[in-house]
Amino acid sequence: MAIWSKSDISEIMSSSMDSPLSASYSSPDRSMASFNADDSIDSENDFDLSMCPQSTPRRPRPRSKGPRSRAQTRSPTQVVRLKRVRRVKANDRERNRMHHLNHALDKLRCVLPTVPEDTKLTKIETLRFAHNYIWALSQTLGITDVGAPPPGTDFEYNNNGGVTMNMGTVTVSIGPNGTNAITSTAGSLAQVRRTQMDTLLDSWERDSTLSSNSSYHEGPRYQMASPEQQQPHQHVHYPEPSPYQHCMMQYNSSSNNNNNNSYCSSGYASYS
DNA sequence: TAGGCCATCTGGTCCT
DNA sequence: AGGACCAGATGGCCTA
Repeated sequence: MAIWSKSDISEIMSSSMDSPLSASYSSPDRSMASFNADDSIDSENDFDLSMCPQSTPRRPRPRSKGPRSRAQTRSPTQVVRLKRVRRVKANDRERNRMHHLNHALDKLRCVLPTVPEDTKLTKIETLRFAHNYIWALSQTLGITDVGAPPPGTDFEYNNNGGVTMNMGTVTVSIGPNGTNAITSTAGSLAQVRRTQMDTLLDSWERDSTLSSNSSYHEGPRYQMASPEQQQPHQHVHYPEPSPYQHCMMQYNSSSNNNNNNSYCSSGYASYS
């Protein structure tokens, strides 16, 4: 399985934002300011959410009226104290709930083909990329009718049964035997993402040292084109072990060594 | 310094 | 009553 850099993934996602794959969150009556940025994307996205199973909206429930006997027997001080205790407990539960959600997101990151260290997909990137990745894999396997390719995507089956998608400046090839690759018109991409690429190069240098005798190593694993060197495509192939294996090794190791829910990706503190 | 991302707190709603 | 879920608000951190 290939290791895809965050910049490649960002490119893929940005070039497929208006695809049916980038199913965006939508709620019937929401007015969330924090999602405005995504709303602009959604407005360009005609993906039909009715195609997806959704939970039925909660309907208002008639409130029972009348005094509650126990509350009446408490003094105002006791009520305030009780409310405070409940709030603290609720905060604790909410914190825990979000930790579990983040833990699940981290496990999802683990199975996505990206660099496990130094780069970390954001939450929204993780969800969007997972969606697109599943779509691509499904196409590769031909196990399900996942609909048309993303608009603007040049999609075709390879001779070997894999799938190649041209999305913007990035071509994603997913082979049936695990030989994935990203081909990028790396000039603009590399320039925009130079900082991240430099970081990745450092990590690859370390990996090369550690796995220099790997049979999967096929020459230079990364080439970044200068503007004057820019070629139509810069091929990027990555060796095994896959990030999934790498991540799961970390995950299993931490799970065995500790009796807590350690995150398998770096960046945030673990919790118990 | 602005903007993005995140964790956390909070109050409301629904469910058991 | 209490827990789960949700979304808004807020402040911290990081990066361009």
